[in-house]
Amino acid sequence: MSYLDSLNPSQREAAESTEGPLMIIAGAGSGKTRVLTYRIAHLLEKGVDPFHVLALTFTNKAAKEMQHRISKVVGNEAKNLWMGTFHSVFSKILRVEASKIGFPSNFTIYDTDDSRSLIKTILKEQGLDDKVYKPSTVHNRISGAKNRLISYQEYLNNAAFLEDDKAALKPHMGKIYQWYQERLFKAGAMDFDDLLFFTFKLFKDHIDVLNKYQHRFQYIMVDEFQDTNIAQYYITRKLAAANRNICVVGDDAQSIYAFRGADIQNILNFEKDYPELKVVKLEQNYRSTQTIVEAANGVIKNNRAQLRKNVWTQNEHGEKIQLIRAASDNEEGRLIATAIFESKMGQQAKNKDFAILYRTNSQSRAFEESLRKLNIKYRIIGGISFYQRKEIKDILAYLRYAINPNDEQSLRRILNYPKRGIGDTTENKLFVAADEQGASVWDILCNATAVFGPKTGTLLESFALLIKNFQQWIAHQDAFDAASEIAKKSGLLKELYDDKTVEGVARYENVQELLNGIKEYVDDPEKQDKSLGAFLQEISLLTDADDTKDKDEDVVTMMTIHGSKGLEFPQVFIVGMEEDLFPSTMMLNSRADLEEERRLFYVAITRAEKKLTLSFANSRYRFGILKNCEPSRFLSEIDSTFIEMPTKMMTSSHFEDTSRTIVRKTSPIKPLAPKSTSQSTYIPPADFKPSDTSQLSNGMRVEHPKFGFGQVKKVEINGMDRKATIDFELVGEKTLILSFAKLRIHES
DNA sequence: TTCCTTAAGGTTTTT
DNA sequence: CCTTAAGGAA
Repeated sequence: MSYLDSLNPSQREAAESTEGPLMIIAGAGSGKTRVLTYRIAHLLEKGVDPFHVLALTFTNKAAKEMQHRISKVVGNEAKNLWMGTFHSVFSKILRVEASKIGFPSNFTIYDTDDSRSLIKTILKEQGLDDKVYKPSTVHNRISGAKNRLISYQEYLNNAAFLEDDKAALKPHMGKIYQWYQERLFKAGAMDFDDLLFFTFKLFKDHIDVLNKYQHRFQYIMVDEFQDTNIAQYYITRKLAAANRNICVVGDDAQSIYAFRGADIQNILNFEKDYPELKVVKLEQNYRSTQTIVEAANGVIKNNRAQLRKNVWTQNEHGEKIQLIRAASDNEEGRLIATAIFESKMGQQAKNKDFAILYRTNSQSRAFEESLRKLNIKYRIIGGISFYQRKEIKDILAYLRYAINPNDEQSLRRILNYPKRGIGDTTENKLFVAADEQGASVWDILCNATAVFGPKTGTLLESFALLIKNFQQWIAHQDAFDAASEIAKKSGLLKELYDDKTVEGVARYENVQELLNGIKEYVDDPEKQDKSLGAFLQEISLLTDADDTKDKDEDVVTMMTIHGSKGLEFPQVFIVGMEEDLFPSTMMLNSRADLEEERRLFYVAITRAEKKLTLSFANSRYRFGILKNCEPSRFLSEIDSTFIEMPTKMMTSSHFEDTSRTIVRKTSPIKPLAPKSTSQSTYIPPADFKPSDTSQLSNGMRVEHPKFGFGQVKKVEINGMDRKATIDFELVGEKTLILSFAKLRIHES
């Protein structure tokens, strides 16, 4: 067992503790994947049947990667391990057991777009205002409920929820949840959250099914445990209940998906649920330089909620962190591209050594342009994924609908595309007729002349006939043959081919690429089931991060920080380090949100191996208009000893805007308000230092670096946070959360 | 029913 | 800035 010798003592302990509950707290870059890999390999060498091992990962790619690494150690046996994301593993189980919960086994999986548009149609039908019930908000609310395993029945019976909704002026929220759910059921469809919700329900209501899978999965491993939600945790807990061989791996400092329902509470509950729990901490970082590790530690220290952990490294100090200040977002792009160019020249670095990480996808544009100008190849991960493109969704809608003719969302997409003279009026009439007669829309379609008369009726029936043909092909041909035939006969291919604009050609090529993808799938000897249904199943849960093709290509990688989780690069650029962008405006409402944002920064920093560069711009286009920006508060959380000053003009505060330095006075005399840029109207003196605000009380005179002088009106305690209402001379009354408002007290 | 013009609104992160 | 929804004319 030579491979175990390559582990350090705590890694080795984690890998060898195979029986009973185990929690591995794995700091960034501490060799987590390695430990998991060896742990599974070790299990198999001990004689555990791979069929009895389940490993749940965050992305399909992570699963594939781990499987690959395990097979290097133990060989072919690794193929029989169950590895995948929660969603993909559970959807497989649900396909098999669908009839138990009343779903067809070929149920369709609705992605976020499908869910939103279903909500939209429901709102329209019910005459509810989609400005009040914004589909995205409604969807989030429903999703939040499902992630906490709350059914619509329970929702409607819960006074607190109903009160909340009433207070938010959305009293019908619970009803919409019900309608939405009923509609999904009728369409034979599940959304992402249902894959978890119904798996839990299946295990809860069918003890025999649960027993079967408990026996099947005798050893369970959960990666990225800090990002699991309640539903995911409860399901795994149920599965592990018989054998109690459950191992979770996570790092609370890297929890960045609370907005999606992830709950750090799971870590605490885990300790309660398994009193015999063994905890192993992996604290030695093998990835980054000391400078990077310590800078990251300094940042995360500002968070209150965290487990005790001491990440350290034996690596060299390495280069200091670079800071780049740009005048505009475009200049930021230029400076970063130039920095990459020069680094390539000077150090013979490769393109693939670099990553540019940003908070929002929309920031990628400036970098794309600049890199292209310098002839540096790049790849963008995320953004609009391939499968979300309109032309791809259109084709898939045909395929999906032929497989499941109850799928209303797909039907609406393709009924009149390409144009076949079936307009909105007819479409609505179709759904109303189905509702009145208690028949399915598909039944009405097949006998449309009876309802619509000969003219429109014939149009509809010929559409139904088209679909019936498709069903024949799907039943008798492999995925590729059926799909190409459908693309042709639906008229879609021609429609796109006839469009000779640049975008039109690109769309046509995208469809070709999809077909190539299907061909590849069919030709893959590993795939057992070559049917179109099997293919659709597989792709409906793919992620951008799962796009594996040419991953070794020598290109600069650009992506959001979220997308970068689990990856590492020799040189990392974290760009757009500005207030309201990172941390995002949306995350400033509570301490918890700000802490999540800070963890996101921590994740970003710890992606870097050798060199880290941070950048911000003084102005940036947002919604087409130029807006001024201030440097992010996170910059000041990095100890200045780790930072390389860009020029010697920068002194006390390393990220100061020099154009404003001119106005600055050393005395705390209130300066004249400069011409208003964004909301910043006050320039703090250079020696501004926040005071301890624990004794803050009414009537005190205080100074804020952004809002200027003011008088305290009210101090209140709100849960974990203390808040103060302050009447500022320049900007009026503001309520600030004291734990992160920087205030200087001037006794008066 | 379709096509064109105009208006409004939207950027957080994703399985 | 860009995309999508809505409203009006052919």
